[in-house]
Amino acid sequence: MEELTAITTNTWSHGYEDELVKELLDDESPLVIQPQVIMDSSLSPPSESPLHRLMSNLYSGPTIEEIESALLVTSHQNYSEELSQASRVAMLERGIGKTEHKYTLRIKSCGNALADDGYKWRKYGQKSIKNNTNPRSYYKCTNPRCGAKKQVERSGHDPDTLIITYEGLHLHYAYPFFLPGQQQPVDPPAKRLKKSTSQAQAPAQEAPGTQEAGESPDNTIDGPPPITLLGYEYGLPQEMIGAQGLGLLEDMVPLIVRNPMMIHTPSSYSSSCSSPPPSPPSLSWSSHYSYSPC
DNA sequence: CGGATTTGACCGGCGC
DNA sequence: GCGCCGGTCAAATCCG
Repeated sequence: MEELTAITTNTWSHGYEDELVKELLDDESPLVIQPQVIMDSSLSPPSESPLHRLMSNLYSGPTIEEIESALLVTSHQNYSEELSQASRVAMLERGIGKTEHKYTLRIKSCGNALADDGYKWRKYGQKSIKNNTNPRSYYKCTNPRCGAKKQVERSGHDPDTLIITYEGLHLHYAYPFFLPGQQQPVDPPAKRLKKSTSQAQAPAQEAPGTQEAGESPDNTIDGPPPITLLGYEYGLPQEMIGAQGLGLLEDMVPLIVRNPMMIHTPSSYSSSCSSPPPSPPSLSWSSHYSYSPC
C-alpha cells in the first residue's frame, strides 16, 4: 500500500476550475471516499464528517483544511503575500508542493504497491531531471478528448516517495452523470473499449526507477469500474451508472459552477450522479484507499 | 499486426 | 547570444 503523504493543488487559470477543485476536496463530496463513508458524510456536519476522521486516521500528511488553505493561497492573487509565503513553506514542509496550474501528489509507497489513480494514461516521454537521479515520466490521458497529463518521478531524497504531478483534471468519466439523458449502455469509454484487452496488462511501464515503486498508471482499472461500483453503492440510477466516459472537465465545470446544487444536494438526482466520479484524477485519495496495507 | 512504450531529437523558455 | 533544462514529438522497438 501506499501512504499518501500529501496532496497539493494550485491555481488554475479559470475560476470555475478552482471551484471544482475545492469541491473535490470537500469532505462532503463522495468523490473518492468509500460508499458507507459517503452515506455518513451526507448526514453529518462537515466539520465532523467521516472523511475528516478517515483522513486523520489514514494520513500523516496535510489535512483537508490545509489543502483548502493551500488552494486559497494559490488561488487568490490578492492574498497576503506574506501569508502566502508562510503558508507555502508550511505546505511544502508537509509535502505539499506548488507548480503553476498543476497538482502535485507525494505518495509514499512501499514495496510494489500501486499508485494508480484509476485513469488510463499513455506514456509519451521520459526525461532525466537535473539533481534527481530518477527520471521523470510523462503521461497523457488516453482519452483523445482529454488533455489531462501527469508526470511521475521518484523523489531524489526519499526513494519511497513518488511525486506525481497532474496537469488538468479530467472528469470525462463523471460527465455522463450530469446528463441523465445521455445513456450509454456500453460500459466503457472509447479508450477503454480499445484497451479492454490491455486492462489486465499489468504494470504499465513506469520510469525505470519508478516502476517497481508501483506507480503504474495503466495497471488498474480505468475510471469506469470505480464509477460503476460507486454508482451502485450510491444507489445511482442504473442508466446513470451505465453512461460513462463521455465528457471532459472543460465540459463539466461550467455546468457544475452554474448549478452548484448539482453537487451539494445529496438527495437530488443530479447531485448523486455528479458526485461519484470514478476516481478524481488529480485529487485521487482513492488511490490511497484502494490498496491494502503493506 | 496493431497498439503501447522507449528513447533520442527537437523546440521553447529562461538565466547568465 | 548562448547554453541549460524541461517538455514534446516521432521513429524505432517491443509485446501481446
